[in-house]
Amino acid sequence: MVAHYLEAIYYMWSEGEPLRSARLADWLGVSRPTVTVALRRMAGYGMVRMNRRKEIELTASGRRAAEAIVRRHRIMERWLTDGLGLDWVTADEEAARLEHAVSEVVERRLYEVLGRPTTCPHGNPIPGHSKSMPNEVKLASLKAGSRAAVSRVSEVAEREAPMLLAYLHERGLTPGKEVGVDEVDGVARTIRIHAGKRVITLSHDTAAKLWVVPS
Amino acid sequence: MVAHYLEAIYYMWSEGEPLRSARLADWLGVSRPTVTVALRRMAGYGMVRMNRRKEIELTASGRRAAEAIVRRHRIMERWLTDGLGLDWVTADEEAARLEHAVSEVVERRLYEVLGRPTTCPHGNPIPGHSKSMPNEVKLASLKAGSRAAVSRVSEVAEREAPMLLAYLHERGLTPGKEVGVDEVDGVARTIRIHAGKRVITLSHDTAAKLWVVPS
DNA sequence: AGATGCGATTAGATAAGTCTAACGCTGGGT
DNA sequence: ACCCAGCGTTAGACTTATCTAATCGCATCT
Repeated sequence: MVAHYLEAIYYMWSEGEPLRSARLADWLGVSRPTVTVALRRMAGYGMVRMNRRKEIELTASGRRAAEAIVRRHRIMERWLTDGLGLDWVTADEEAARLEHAVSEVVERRLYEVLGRPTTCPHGNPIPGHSKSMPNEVKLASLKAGSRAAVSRVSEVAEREAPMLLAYLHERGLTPGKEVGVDEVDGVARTIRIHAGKRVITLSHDTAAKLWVVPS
Repeated sequence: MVAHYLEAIYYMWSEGEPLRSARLADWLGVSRPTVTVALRRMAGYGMVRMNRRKEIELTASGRRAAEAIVRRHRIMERWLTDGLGLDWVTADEEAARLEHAVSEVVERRLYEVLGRPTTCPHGNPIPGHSKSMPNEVKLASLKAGSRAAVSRVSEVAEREAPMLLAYLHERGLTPGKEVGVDEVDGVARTIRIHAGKRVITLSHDTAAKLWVVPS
């Protein structure tokens, strides 16, 4: 369905990756021909466009539609965690279904009732209500000895490694948490950090999903 | 989709009407052949069965599935009205979409957070949590001079005449309200009642959608 | 330059869910 | 006893969304 494609495109675009149809197929778990026909349909609706390098671009209307879906996803996540007390992983799964059933009316009322949150539980900005911090960098890019505050857990993590969300939550690596980098191992491709008294070793890949603001 | 059919069958069955495929087609707004093939599929899944009179019956598993949907619909309606402050009509429309995106986990948590409500905003019982009052009758069946308390507005009203929900809500004909029957006009097929100081004349059809408990 | 390989597309099939047009059964009223 | 209206089904078609298998195109590595 169009909404799923738009959402995936938005997430991948947010990560700054080059947007090729094969990546989109992987993300959505469908075959490449399926993506080809879907994109053709969506191009007909004027929601996406493809440049000569076959990269996918959202049109203005496509971006607006994608933002509405992501906004609803993140608002629902807030409700599911703050209002109903669900954990991060469950909240994300549930929001993925609910986001397509939420109208503008409900979205707006819920947003108000929740007290106008600016981010989802993992710190990702709610489109139209806030933007990501301009000075945030990937935890993976920090050098040993530096300190930073966790700002958000990339949406990519939720798709590629749902376990990671639970893992980070359990270890207290939530938005706002102060961390310090103890050691960066370029050979094993790991990074050792501490958060409070806890010492945690993450792979480079994992650390690339965590955005932080250096302090 | 199967869920829509199950839900419609459940509502029609709740009204005690004979359940023929043509009625279901009207209710869902699809053609009769469409219903034929859908029922065949659903029979294959073991959710419905048809007796020799071609009447539709839910199997045990079909009824369980239908109740889950209706339960979610009514719990969502409660949230949308009580939690978000939406009006009856909007809440019903929104719940019709949301009910299909709500999982058992969210349903249960929300039910608790709402304080275990027993009915939807119009008084219809939430399957699995309450049953309709055994002594309730249609307002249309009352005689002049009798008194009763509104117990619920039939779900049928929401499909056949969404306006009616707003109409009744505006006039204060909400569950719990005490009414008295002033006059029954068998020729014009109307019934005149009063609720507090308000005098309201309803058609026989409309009064058949309002269930009351005589007092 | 040629080979390799990845990405994208074409071709053809399947399944769900819908439609219209036409046909067939059956019960109830005359 | 008959006949018709309403109900249900058959037949055939369309759309969306998916698949596999095969082919095309292009950049890069050797």
